[in-house]
Amino acid sequence: MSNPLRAVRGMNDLLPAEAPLWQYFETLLHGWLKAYGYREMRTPILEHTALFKRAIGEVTDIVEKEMYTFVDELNGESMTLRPEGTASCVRAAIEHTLLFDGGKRLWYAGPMFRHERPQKGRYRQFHQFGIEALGFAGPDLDIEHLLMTARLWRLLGLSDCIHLELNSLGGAESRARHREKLIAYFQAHEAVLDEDAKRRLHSNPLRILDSKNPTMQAMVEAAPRLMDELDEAALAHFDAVKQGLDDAGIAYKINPRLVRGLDYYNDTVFEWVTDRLGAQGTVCAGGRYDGLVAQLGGKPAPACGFAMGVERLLGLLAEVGVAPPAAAPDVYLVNVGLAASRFALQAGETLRDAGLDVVLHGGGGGFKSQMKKADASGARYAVIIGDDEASVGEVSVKPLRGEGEQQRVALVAAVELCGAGVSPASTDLF
RNA sequence: GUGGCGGUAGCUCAAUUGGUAGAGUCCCAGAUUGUGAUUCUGGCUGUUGUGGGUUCGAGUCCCAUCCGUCACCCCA
Repeated sequence: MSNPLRAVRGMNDLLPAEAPLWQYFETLLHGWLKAYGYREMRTPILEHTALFKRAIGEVTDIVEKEMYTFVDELNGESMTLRPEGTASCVRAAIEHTLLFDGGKRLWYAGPMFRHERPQKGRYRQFHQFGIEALGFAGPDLDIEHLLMTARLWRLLGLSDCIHLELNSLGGAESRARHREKLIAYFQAHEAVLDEDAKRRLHSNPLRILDSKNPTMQAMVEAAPRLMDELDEAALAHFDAVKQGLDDAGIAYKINPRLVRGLDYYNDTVFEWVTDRLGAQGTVCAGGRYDGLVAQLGGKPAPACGFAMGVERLLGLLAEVGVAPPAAAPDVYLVNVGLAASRFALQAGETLRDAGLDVVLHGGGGGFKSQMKKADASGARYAVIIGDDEASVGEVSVKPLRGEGEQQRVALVAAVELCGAGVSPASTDLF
């Protein structure tokens, strides 16, 4: 690997061997979204830097040190490769006045970019899939999102290795009140604080609650709780969400220390977490962000949504042993000789007209080597054409899997022999 | 951004105290010159991640750098 022309660090090529798993996932996803009435939104990968600063928050790690930001030298504008999808989605909804006639259920998927140190389940270009329900106020959409994600885990066979953590952040006033109490509390226990905690004391005191440092555990446990600051409306909203989960029989754990990293959340926040992926165990996360639309210049509209890390989710699928079979053609077209090669091109088209998946052998070679390729391709049949067959418009059909003798027949008859009309196995992955 | 471990053939891995770089697999060809998992025979592939240094001599020791990996931080 001395070639200097390599992929950028933390950005991966998706090779043919892995593509079937992605395709399986995407196909399943589309059906699932349709079942809930969500519609796709595609936005540019590049946005004005100001969008993310405004939406995510100036003092977050993402904005401070993880964004791919550069100046477009042609016009001097500051551009940023999107680090997440919500900001763009909301921006587009406002820009195209999508909310003028009520709430909208939207979804998006695609690559996101964050300049972090690569690690399992964390890459500099990674893929997120997410949904945003814009313009819906009540707790019913929060619940819908939790029900639909729970269904997705069921569809994927992952229910046993993912669990739900839930919290409520309340409104801006209660968060501000809690923040003051928290800072005062931590200052009173400054002797116990580690370096990280001291650094975060004023920038992001909520994060201190998340510390994994064992020497701080007791002190953190006794810290003022956000839950105690929630006002009546926030409590009612939270109760309704919990009630919805109970009604649906979905288990959850209240995690008072669950804090989302982006500034725009309020009330409901949640994470679906697995312990099978090492340190990056959050597979799906989201919550409510009632202030964001107005914050980005739209007419105020409540909203909630979530995003999932596709690499993490697929990593989990691989971990539990889900592996779609590699796609195999119905027919491998062996052809030896000049006349045979010409006839084979036509024969391939005829077979495909009948709905068969056909791989044409290319690049010449003898019967033996071509038969080896036919076997390796996984095809059910080898359709063999030598100059003998080509001269009379016939082909030899040889079953490669299971029983059956090789038969030499007219091309039209080969269509039947190769099982056209029977639903081809290769169109459904499972 | 910080720290631990690692980098030898396309892939999985060997190589005593520094002494000429190997095996399996894969691929290619042949074993009745028109026929596939098997078996047998033969063959191909490497600037040992990169660049310096020590040495008569470095895959092996030292430094730097890149990449990977795990964790921290953070997050999907």
